[in-house]
Amino acid sequence: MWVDVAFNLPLREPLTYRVEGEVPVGVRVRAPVRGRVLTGYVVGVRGNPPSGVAPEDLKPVEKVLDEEPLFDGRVLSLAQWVSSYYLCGLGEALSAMIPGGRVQREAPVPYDEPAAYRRHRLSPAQREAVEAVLSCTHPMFYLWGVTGSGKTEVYLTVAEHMLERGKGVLYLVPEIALTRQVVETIRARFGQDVAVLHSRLTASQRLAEWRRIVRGEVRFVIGARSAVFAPIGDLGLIVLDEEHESSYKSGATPRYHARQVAMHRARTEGALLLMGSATPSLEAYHLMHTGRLPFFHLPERVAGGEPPRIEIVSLKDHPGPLSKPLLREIERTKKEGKQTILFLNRRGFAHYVGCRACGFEMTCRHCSLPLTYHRAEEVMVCHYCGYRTRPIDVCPSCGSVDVRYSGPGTEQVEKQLRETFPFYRIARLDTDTARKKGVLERVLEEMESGQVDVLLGTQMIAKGFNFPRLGLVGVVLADTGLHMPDFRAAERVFSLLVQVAGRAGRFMPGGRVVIQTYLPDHPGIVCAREHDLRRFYEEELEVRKETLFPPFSRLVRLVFRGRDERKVERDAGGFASLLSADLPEGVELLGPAPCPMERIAGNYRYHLFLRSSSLAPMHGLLARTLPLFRPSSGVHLEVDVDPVQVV
DNA sequence: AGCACGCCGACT
DNA sequence: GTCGGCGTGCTC
Ligand SMILES: [Zn+2]
Ligand SMILES: [Zn+2]
Repeated sequence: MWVDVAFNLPLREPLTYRVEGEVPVGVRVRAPVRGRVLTGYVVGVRGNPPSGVAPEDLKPVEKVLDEEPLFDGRVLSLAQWVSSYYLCGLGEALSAMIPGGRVQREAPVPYDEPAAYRRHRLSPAQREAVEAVLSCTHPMFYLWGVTGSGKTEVYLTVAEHMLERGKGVLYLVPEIALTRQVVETIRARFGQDVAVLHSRLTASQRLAEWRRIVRGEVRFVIGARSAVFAPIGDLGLIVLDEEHESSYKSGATPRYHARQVAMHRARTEGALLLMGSATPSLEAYHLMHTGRLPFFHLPERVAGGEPPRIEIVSLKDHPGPLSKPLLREIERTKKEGKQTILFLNRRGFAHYVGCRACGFEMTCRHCSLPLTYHRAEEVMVCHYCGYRTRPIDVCPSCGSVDVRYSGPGTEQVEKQLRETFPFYRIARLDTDTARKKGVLERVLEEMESGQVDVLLGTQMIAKGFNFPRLGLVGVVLADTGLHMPDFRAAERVFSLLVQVAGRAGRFMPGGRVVIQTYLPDHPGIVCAREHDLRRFYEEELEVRKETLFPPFSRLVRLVFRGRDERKVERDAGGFASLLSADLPEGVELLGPAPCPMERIAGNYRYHLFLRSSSLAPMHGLLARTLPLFRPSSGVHLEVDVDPVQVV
């Protein structure tokens, strides 16, 4: 017989091979492609050789790797949908979906929150929510509720109902939230018939979990982004917790978004997609408020508690890194016998090193980005490519000694803290300090038992506020990212602040939140202080409407990158003219232009955008033009449908 | 993606 | 005269 095999290559069509005996669709095989032997997926079997290729040209499969198929027709048609929606090869789609098809990057280790989850009786609001979800006839439903409003209990109760009806359940959480605690909670409630698809498992462990799902041994799957492809049969429910999280978007081809894939699965497999967040994405909010997404608002915390008082401190009036008002709050908190958490999403000492006399800036030699000064190691580091070089105290351009180190990072804030409060116990958690195994756990333990007065950290500590003596949360700089030409920057800042305030309110009743910023009038910051979500969403929607960005349009981003800037620019321009020659009605072509981060790790980057009110004409255009275009040697083209990252 | 083929510039 | 760059085609 003959088999059609899809490889992890940007090929349009599968290749056909000869094979001895019966081989089913869904197994992996090793087969020769142009001299080298690659692993591919059998996506079709045939009794006769295909027409168009001479039968004697068909090579034999070298080895059949699986006895049992890894996927069925349903998974295959999902792969076909991914390949046409995200414009990649079928084999590339399958490789992203099935464990072992890709070398996955080690994910950051999330830590467990100490407090165990206990099963509660449903509050009246939760009961109402469950009923609304279960009576929903639409394929999607949104649960909008602050941290601590009991969304998890609603998800799990709905899941229970689905399992009782014999339906499969897929439970998606952001990678960072996939803690042992969460998994144990689920296992405690649903028994051992739960599969976990973790990116920190080894490839073979993940494949073993995948096989258990294929065989129908488990009916409940929990996992992060890529678990959205889990081959659960008779799917009844997909939970997408923290819907707004950008980690649901893949950073490699195919650049799929778990929310988009989940929507497609819900529609085609007759399941319900239940999303939830305290801060819905603007896309979700827009759908809800135009009647296209039924939702339920969980209005308050199950355990009661007031939202925390939020104070905004302008760094223009009160110089930092830690302003006088914030330092006073830290001191007061300590005097009350309580603890402080400080956030700053920048590690290192200074993020900008430059000359005051001539304006020279110390940038990476491989990237168009400033280098960060790391004081402990006495070195300048590029956070994008890892390039390291020696710090300067004399300007290499003009010889002046007036060299300025600005843009404080966690190292510098730690220094200021220790100088201001020499007797406080201060701990810092960022990738630099937590690199050593066990440090993270130890520091969090010390924090919990009250041996730390001030905990300073990056994103790493954003999820955990569950410390009994916590009295103050400080955001050292709220405006990170707001200077970038990124239409989602405001949304991200707002979302982060509301999430921080929400967790502070949940775990720190009567506590205080201080937000430092250079932009005290920024709507994202003002609305977060006022707890006025509606106003932020409405104002931001107005901005998106005027500028015609999502949710008022759909985007496709095309990024060209390579070492030779002239070739990159030429290819971007060449493809742009190919597109504009065939541009359908209602599709706009923006660019080409250098990306805001125009050089990373030695690669120059240019991008162009297609914009339209719907994806269909852009899909059509790209399906026609991409096969006609081939980047020059040394230039790579990446297609990003519904981009999240635009710099 | 990666690898072979083949065509033109510059270097022993 | 050849070496090697890269644009082009193709992979069962
Ligand atoms: Zn760099
Ligand atoms: Zn200078």
